[in-house]
Amino acid sequence: MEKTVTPPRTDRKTQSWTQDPEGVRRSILDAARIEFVEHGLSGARVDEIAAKTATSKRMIYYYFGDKEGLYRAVIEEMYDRIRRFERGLDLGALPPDEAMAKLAGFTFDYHADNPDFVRMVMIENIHHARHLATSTKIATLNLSIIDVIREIYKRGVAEGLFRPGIEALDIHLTISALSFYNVSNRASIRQVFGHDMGAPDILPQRRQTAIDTVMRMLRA
Amino acid sequence: MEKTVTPPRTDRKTQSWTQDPEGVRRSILDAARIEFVEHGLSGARVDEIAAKTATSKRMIYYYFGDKEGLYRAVIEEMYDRIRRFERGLDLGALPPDEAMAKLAGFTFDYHADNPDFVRMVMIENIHHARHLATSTKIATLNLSIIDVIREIYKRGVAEGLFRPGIEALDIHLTISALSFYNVSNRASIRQVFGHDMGAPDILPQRRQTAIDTVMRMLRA
DNA sequence: GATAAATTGTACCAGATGGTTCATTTGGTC
DNA sequence: GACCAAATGAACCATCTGGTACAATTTATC
Repeated sequence: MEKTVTPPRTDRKTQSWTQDPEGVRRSILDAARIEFVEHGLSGARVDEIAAKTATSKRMIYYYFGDKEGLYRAVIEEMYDRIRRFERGLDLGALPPDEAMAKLAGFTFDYHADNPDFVRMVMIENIHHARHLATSTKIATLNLSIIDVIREIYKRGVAEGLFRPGIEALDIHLTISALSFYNVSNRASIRQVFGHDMGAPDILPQRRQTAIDTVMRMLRA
Repeated sequence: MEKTVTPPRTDRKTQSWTQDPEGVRRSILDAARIEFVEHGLSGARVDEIAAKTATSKRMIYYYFGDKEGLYRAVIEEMYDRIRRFERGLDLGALPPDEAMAKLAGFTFDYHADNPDFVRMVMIENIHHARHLATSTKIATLNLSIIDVIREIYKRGVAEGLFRPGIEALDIHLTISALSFYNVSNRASIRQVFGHDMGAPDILPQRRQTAIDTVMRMLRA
């Protein structure tokens, strides 16, 4: 096994580049998201991510430490994003039933429009949410959506529109489940039942069903 | 690189064993299920499966060809199992509303009691159900549950209990979503909201909510 | 323009991993 | 009990893969 003893490197090209830390970070994160979303944590290949990147593998380790650090960064960014989305909802001015229907619709759409997010959550659940647990960024946040729901629900009960005795978390889980499942299980549903829930002629109907189901769950 | 030229093996132990093809298959499948369920397809290690097995890695390749073949076998067995479960349901004698509530309850329980199945379906969806697609065993079957639902629903509509105009698939997807989500996303739900949906003091409530939600979706 | 810290390039590697080679044993059949 | 296909054992290997060593270049600061 002919040992190449520290090669000469005489002809090292003196090449030039401009620094761009933020750009490099972005480029890596984008490539990583694509790769992780497609292949999962263990299925993703660092070399593959590096290849998709504008820079090199070296930079991945420089900025993110290791594969899991990169994965965590991708997860954190995605949770940041949906948190901003949830915060951006402004439903306080609407009557409770309209507010809730709108929230359900928005949530459904967010999932349908962001299958990457859904897949990432699936992958993270396969790993027992181990990386969510160790992420300091995510720990303290993300309960706001429950507060939003609780407030709307309370108003609805007060106005006699909603029946009392339902937990806000239960409402959220129902909305999420109905929004998540079509996307997360799209492939197996298509395989088993022959229907593509993401198809433009089917999605709207499923959307309406989801909203109706939530509203019927709540109505007095 | 010192080539070890076919070592002597003089002292090869003449050891004895009894043949047990079915037992070996079973042992491998069981070990594989545990490993795949925990780590996914790419995360699972063949050596690890072999170690959990009563036999050797050699046998895995002998019986299942390669890692994916083994994975496919595990998937097929799990789908077989739920299919048998669905076939075993006998709801024809019950009034439509009771039948549907019972179906929803059974489905919820099956998911809650078989997180392995849920995880496997998640994993398969991460892989775009590629292995379901290439499995000849699964292709032709598994529509029966839709027929069961359609029949119950029709009776319900005829008796004026259910509102008309709902697709059987939509009913199934709603039941599935509400049964699947708590299990599939249990880890992230606990992480984000601090509630363990699998805990014995929470599960029954969620179960009832799921059933109620389905019934309210259907009622005229 | 000297200096140090931040950033990037190139080549490389040790260990893990899926899969195989070759030989042997077992059990049914005639 | 000879024969053969099915079943099993033990060691081995080529390749992939996450991660690093080492050094160079750039940029901010003074």
